[in-house]
Amino acid sequence: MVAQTHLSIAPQGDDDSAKRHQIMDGARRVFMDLGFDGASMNEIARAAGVSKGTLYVYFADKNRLFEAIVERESLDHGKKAFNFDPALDAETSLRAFGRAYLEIVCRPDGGSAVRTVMAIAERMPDVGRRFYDRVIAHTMRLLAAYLTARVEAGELAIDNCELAAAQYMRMCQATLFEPYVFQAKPAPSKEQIAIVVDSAARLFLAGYRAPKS
Amino acid sequence: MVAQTHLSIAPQGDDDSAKRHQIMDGARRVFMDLGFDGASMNEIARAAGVSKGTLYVYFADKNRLFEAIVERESLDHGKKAFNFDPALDAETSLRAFGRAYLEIVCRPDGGSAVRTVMAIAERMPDVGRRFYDRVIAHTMRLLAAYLTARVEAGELAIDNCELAAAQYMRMCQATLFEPYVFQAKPAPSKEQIAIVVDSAARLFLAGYRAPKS
Amino acid sequence: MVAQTHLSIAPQGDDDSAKRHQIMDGARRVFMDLGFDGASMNEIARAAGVSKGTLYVYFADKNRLFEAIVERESLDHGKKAFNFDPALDAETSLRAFGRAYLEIVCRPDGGSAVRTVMAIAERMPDVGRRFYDRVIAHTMRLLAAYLTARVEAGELAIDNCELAAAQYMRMCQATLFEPYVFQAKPAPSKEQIAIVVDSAARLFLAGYRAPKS
Amino acid sequence: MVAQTHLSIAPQGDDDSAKRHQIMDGARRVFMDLGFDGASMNEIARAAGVSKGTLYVYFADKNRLFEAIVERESLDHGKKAFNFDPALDAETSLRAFGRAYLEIVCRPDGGSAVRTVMAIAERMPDVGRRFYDRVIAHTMRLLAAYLTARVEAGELAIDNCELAAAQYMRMCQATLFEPYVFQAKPAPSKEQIAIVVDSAARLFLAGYRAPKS
DNA sequence: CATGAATGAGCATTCATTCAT
DNA sequence: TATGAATGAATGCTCATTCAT
Repeated sequence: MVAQTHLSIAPQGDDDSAKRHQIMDGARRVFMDLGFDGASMNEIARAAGVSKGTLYVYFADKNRLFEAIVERESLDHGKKAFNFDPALDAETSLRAFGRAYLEIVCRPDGGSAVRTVMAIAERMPDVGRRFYDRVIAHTMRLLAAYLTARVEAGELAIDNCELAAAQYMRMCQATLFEPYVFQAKPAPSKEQIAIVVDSAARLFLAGYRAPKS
Repeated sequence: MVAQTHLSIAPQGDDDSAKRHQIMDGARRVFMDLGFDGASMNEIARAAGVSKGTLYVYFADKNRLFEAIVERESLDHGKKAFNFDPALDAETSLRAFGRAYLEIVCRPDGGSAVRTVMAIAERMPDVGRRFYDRVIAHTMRLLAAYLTARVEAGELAIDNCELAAAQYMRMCQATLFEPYVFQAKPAPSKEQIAIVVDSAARLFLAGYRAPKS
Repeated sequence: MVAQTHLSIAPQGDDDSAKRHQIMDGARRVFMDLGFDGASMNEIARAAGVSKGTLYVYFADKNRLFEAIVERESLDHGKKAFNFDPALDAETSLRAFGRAYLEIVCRPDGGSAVRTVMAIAERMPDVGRRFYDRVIAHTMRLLAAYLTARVEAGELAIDNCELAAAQYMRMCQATLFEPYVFQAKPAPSKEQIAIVVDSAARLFLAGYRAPKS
Repeated sequence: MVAQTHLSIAPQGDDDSAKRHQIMDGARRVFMDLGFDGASMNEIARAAGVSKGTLYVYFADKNRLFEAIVERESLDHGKKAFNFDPALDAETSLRAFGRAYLEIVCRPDGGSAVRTVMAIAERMPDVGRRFYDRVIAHTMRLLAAYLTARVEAGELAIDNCELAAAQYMRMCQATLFEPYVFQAKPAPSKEQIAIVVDSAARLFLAGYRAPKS
């Protein structure tokens, strides 16, 4: 029923097993919708279209399944290439980055991942830490690297590019992310995002643009 | 702090019953440490130093107990008066506010509340919404009001004070809150807070200070 | 232990205490409506208008309270004097008895008592046995005594008056009591009772009337 | 009665699963002995020789398990074919029916079913009503049909055969069923049953036998 | 004597996990 | 390997009973 693109029958331990992917896809939905505790292995099995027993063939227990999903999620996010075209000026690049970033973070499942991982961080600190590092800090480092390049190019004047990157990323979320994640408002529209990101870029550059020499 | 107008020993239904407080104090710890689902009523009873049955004398069920705690937490936060001394200049005031704000948000239990409520927001949207409104949006409105006053005083030039308030609050948390809440780093020291807040204030004013006339 | 025959304010152990009656009245309602297990001491206390603690001043535990109620109920039933006027003929007397009997047994609470006691009979055999003896067998003996008198008077010809009494009582309930007690039909009207009782009396006398000498 | 078209070993949802039967058999005992409220799922699991969890694989909850048992009990009773041989005279048939009927109703578990269902009838009216209809009324209709045939054959003279059937059935239980169900006397012996049934048949026919033409 | 807050054993129910097939 | 029936510990919650006031 499921297309089996490679020849081997995907035994346990093979991280690329189609079954393994299938399970993770189903489990992801359930975990993100219901949270770690709210998700039952029964529900996950149903969502994944496999039997409960099969879950335990591929994953030692619920924790490990969850960790694997967060891990994959993290890596997927990490692969997300933000396009910092050096040919464009900083303002244009920052706006493009801000829009792309916000759309990820506020897309129907983006908030859920943050919420779900944050919720479990106290009980599973490793999971929290790695998610932070691979998703949030990773993006921050990407932006920081771009800023550093712009500083070196003489376009920007920033002493702490990591901090500046974090400041920009956080400003982009102002008035949008928190109400969304606390269920006080629905996910923001593209227009709302544009307004907030533009304002963030303006404020950012007002402080960090290199003075005309 | 709460006026206690009658002398009687707080029977059931009295929101100021000492037992009720005792339960909420114990339950708060357990909920914040373990999350809503991770906290068992047994554990809560033990932490509160009462029997399981007593829990149900004061709270109809686990949800209601949780809601009561978040409610109280929200109100406590809401009462937090940030001191915007009009005699001081904006930079000093913003720095003082930023420090006070960060210390609340990153104090050992501050992050837990945010985390715990955020985690349950999907299943208990009312709880999430009210927490957002009473804690986060409330503080934002306080700061926005201050900014508006400074704009009217000609010290600042801001077209959207609510957005600016959110931008400032979010910048103050840059590099501090997220690693803390995801358990990637411990709660920041006063020194770390000072550095980040000062940078935020500088960037904020670089963009929003009224041009010298 | 000390005989407390007169004026005092009804301390514990005095079976005629007003409080005791008050409790029994409230408890009766709850027990009969909800059954032994369905009735909670809380509900009983509320229905009786006393505190839960007071219940235990007058009754050692729930079982004893229930037993006391069934006991009183039994005695009340037992006191019910069916009027066997010797001046009337057997048919008239039997019809009058049948109507009176059915109205007791099918009155809104009559069935409940039977049901409630029957339900608990396996777990509290003494209660069941005494209820049977004081209510059902007692009435049967009353009727049997009447029949014996009529036999001796030459009006009836019955060899086993106890059995005959039981036969008559049971026939009077035919098509009425069982649907009522199983909730298949509402309590019967006086008209329905009349029809069934008259039929029972006719059948009874067809078999047991003494042949004209 | 139910067509069993497949051979498989009765998975969940199959009403004829062996496990399902095993559970119902164990649960029946516990319910009948202890009543609905007195029976705990723990006890039922032990009596059925399965784990508590397994109970919930086959039955959604305690109510449904109970209902299933009463339903099965009802159908079993309903299947009981009383043999009304048209070749025999009415007296013989009535005696045979009476004996068979009494032995069902007073067999060690017969009274328990009546008692248990009656006890819950107030809280589960559907269960009570269906039990009445399928067990008591069903038998009554069977007997009534027989009586009608005898009336048409000119052997009996009865104007209301349903009532007559109920009268006969109830008379057969006189002095036997009530003491038994109230735990005042043990289940009657065959001899005791014979005496009471014969008396009932005599009385019944004295009133309802068609006059010799 | 009367109270009602407090208790904790007991309940029905769920669910992560195992294992015979 | 894949299954899903079976498990039993753990959960939220109730309630008969106690006892300090």
